[in-house]
Amino acid sequence: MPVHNADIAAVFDEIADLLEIESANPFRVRAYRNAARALRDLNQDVAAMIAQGGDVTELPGIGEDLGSKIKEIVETGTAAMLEEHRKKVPATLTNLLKIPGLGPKRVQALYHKLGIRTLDDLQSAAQNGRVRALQGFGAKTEQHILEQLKARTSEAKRFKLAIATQYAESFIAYLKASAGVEHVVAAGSYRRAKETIGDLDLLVTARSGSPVVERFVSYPEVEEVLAHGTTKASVRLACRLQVDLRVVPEASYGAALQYFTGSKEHNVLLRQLAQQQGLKLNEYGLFKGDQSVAGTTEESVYAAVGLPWIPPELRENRGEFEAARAGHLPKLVELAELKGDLHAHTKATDGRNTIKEMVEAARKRGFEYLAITDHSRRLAMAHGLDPKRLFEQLEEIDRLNDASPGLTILKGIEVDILEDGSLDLPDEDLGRLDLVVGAVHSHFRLSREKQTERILRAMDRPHFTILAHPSGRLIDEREPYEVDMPRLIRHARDRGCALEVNAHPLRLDLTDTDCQMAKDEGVLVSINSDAHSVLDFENLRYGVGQARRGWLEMSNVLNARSLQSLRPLLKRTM
DNA sequence: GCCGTTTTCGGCCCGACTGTTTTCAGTCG
Repeated sequence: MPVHNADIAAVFDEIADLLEIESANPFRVRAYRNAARALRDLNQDVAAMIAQGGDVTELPGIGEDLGSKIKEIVETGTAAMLEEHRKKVPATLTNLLKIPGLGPKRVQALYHKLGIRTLDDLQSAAQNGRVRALQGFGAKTEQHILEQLKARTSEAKRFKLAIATQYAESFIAYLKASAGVEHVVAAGSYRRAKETIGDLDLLVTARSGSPVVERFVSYPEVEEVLAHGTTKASVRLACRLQVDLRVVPEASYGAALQYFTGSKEHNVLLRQLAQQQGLKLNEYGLFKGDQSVAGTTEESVYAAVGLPWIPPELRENRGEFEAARAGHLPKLVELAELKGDLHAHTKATDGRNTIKEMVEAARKRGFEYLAITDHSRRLAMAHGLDPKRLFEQLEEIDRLNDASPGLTILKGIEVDILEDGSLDLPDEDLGRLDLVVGAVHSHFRLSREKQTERILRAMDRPHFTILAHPSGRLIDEREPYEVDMPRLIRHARDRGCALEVNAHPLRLDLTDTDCQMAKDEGVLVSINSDAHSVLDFENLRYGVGQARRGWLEMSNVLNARSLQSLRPLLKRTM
């Protein structure tokens, strides 16, 4: 059975959990957690790397010891060390760590003093009032544990960015209307444009914290107040989204914004940098002794440690510090730089609007071009186009192009990639189009090898232009299909194809690290709405967010090209 | 357990809130 990076990361995370419960050296624990994260972020299959004689200790945070453990896990699927620790401490205890409010120390006490091993054990002990009797616990803690256990069954999921945006924007508007506040801004993963967010971090600057906090906890949508101090509070909204508030003085705005934007990994490194220069960085500013040396703006904070300002989407400790130091930070692509959209549907298949209506909406956005790419016949459910209906559509596009100067309608199709890697329409029909967007809509569960081969074969077709939603995932609803993404990316490079970042908030594939790899390989990325109605062009902002997280610049984005420079890229000669 | 332009040993980010405490540990972000 192949061992993927995520499998190795899971072993390291479990070791870290068990070590924590055993009160091991916290820095040793961190080493395992850092390694787990590094592996999850890595765009290269470690098992393959080892098979080719690569040296895993060259990866950041992987030394001799962890390197040999990686090899062991690749070969055996587990690590002897994990099995040993599972004997020392019941493995089920790691589930207790997932209860908010329970950390290693408390889990340890629950286990040693009360013999609690599982969530069920914990529930009955709490119900019987045995938890409150423990040193360091009390009635409130016990009650809290019971509530958390109950909440677990209803499961607090992460929020997709587009959903969180709706709640965030109205909450921010509400806070902005309070007296005495200056800045109100959403920081955290929201500002970094992550595809999903666990909670919403709001930062407010004001002279006095208390009135803001009071107004915050009184927001009509608040269902539960989780914490409530003078400068900081947390609430859970009726929609189950947790919102954290911090209030700082205006003079600390930049330092606080930097701090609460994260990521945690980015901030750890930034503070180390500050420390190396004899400075101390916290959410109130950058200090030399008691003297504040920066903090009113984010730029001032970065500048004081000798760095240019780093865009929030890059703050993941995935190379942004090295790039900043070398003066190589990318100039990230912006929404306004998109010149058109290369994936949109109409009433002819499963869209809700006519070509004319779609074109009008695109024109209003200032687009230079719009590709109409309805489904092909295989997708019967969506009334996919057969050659006859496709040709009728092409004639209509010719008429509309003649009649409406200013925006060029490109002739395209979203053609199904069939199970054997052939396309749902013959090459000669596809050859009449300006571009061919290929996508998988069936047989999601092929083996990794077969799925990859299938898509590679499709890319080999002479008119194939863009691979749409390359992983097929629906966030939280459908796992990506098993596919060797690095291989797809290299093949796209060799064949001159582009890959899509599908801007639909549920899709957003390519992922950020996939984008980065495409860029490194010189593969162009198309940020497409996959619009099924005139409203869906709004989603492009999320696609751009994902592309920015993937370090993409204007030059890496196919549809940031003018029509004139786009045309030759759509037609392949191979 | 990792790492090194000050280090091969001795560091490894920092502050707020809660609940339990009589001065602070644990957890969280």
